[in-house]
Amino acid sequence: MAERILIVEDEPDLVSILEYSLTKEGFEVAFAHTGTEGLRMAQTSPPDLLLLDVMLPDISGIEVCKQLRAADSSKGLPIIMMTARGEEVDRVVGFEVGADDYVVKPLSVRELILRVRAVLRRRSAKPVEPELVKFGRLRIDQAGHRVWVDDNEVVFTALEFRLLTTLVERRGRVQTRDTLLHDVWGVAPGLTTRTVDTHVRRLRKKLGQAATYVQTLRGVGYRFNSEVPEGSVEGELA
Amino acid sequence: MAERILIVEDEPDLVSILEYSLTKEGFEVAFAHTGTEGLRMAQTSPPDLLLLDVMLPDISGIEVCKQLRAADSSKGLPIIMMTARGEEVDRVVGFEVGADDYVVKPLSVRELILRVRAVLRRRSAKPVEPELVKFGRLRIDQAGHRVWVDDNEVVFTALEFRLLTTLVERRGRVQTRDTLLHDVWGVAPGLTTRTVDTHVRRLRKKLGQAATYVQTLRGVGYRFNSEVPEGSVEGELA
DNA sequence: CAACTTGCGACATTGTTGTGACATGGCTGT
DNA sequence: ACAGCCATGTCACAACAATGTCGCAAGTTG
Repeated sequence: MAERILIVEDEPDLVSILEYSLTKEGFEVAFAHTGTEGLRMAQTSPPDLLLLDVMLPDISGIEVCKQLRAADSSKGLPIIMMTARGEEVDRVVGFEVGADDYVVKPLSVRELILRVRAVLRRRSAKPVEPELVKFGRLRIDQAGHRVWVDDNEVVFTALEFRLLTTLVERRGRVQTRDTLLHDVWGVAPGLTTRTVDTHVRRLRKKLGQAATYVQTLRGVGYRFNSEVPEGSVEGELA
Repeated sequence: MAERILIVEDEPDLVSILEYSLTKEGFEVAFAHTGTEGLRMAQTSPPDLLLLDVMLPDISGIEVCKQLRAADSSKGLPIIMMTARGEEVDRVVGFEVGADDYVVKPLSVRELILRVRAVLRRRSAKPVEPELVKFGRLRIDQAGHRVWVDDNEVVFTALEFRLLTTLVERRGRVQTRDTLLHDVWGVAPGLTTRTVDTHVRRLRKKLGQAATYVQTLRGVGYRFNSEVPEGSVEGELA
């Protein structure tokens, strides 16, 4: 499965160069043209890697990076920053900002790709899973295997928990029944049972108020949607 | 005041690179070339941080790390492991081995320094596990190998005590049977015996009233939960 | 040798999970 | 607009798997 890269860059020329190069290398790319948009996309549909320009029309890439590092759910996201000058590099990759790597503009595509690969490789070996994930009224403790909805603990069975975390990890992306059957149940796809539906139902039932996060896409599959418009706003970012 | 780093590495080239780089960054460095030597030096003259190669001529870095973690005096020592492959990383930074971080060889000096700084910063803020732990009606004296429930001393066998402290140290986090088998019994996981269950049972029996702290998570493992509500039973949903 | 510890098999018990039957509701082509 | 179809929701239950429980025998210690 192709790795997903989110590019946050406002300069159209550079955007098309990046799109072309990275797509050619087999990556799947998405774009944001402002810092705010990038921030939102990175949270709601986390990519495998974020390519982030420092200079953006609204909030700076540095700020974007800091905010992502501050939130539990995006703490482990691999980030490569693009900067025009070599000066700020220390800050950027240092702990103040916390990018994984950087490239200097004007950039060499070949080098960029090498660095992308390197960062992905490094990260893939590392437990990326944050211990604690929060979404609005939902709170998940991976290590402790616990879930809260509006601060009330809800007990899930092992399977339910796996299904939930799988959906949450891939939030914003639709998961087909086959995908879920494979990744959660570990069985070959192609079955036509009510297994997935039944368990989604159990999830929803236990989730109570938070059930709206789990959406059905008729004819496609299920999706965990963290930007439910339900009046209340995301508690994540200030 | 310069922070002291002990480097355990047998490859001379790498040693000189590390010496050069870390010294330049203002650290004070010491070296050991074998696992045994490193172990001894770490115990007799504890550095602020240990940089430990996995592959060593005598005992493996993993073993060194485990032994340091097992001893009370070196339990809190910050350790960064250097490994040639990304594979073992999970074990290395996981509870089994317990390194604070790792770097993959061939290593980027820049990255290494960042990680060293990060680990040092993280550790400096963190107090070490106290010898005496108390939870509600439970009191454990690590050093004295004694346990009290409601002020009545309960005698545990060596194995039981080890199981209990392992669970307590990792309180709040689920421990799978395999994890426990490995960390408490030191055997390879994958067995299907009633060993763990039996001993959990013995624990619970001896714990009496405090048995509620040890929770079973069906399909996952066991968890020591320190936030059990006293009188009331686990009230799932109000 | 006696007391104790420990691992494991056998069986009991309990919670979890898959499944088929049926209900419901949205989509499509006419 | 309508009928029919197909995807999904819902439910109850039996099979199954995980865990609790117990006792015994082998190993250990002093």
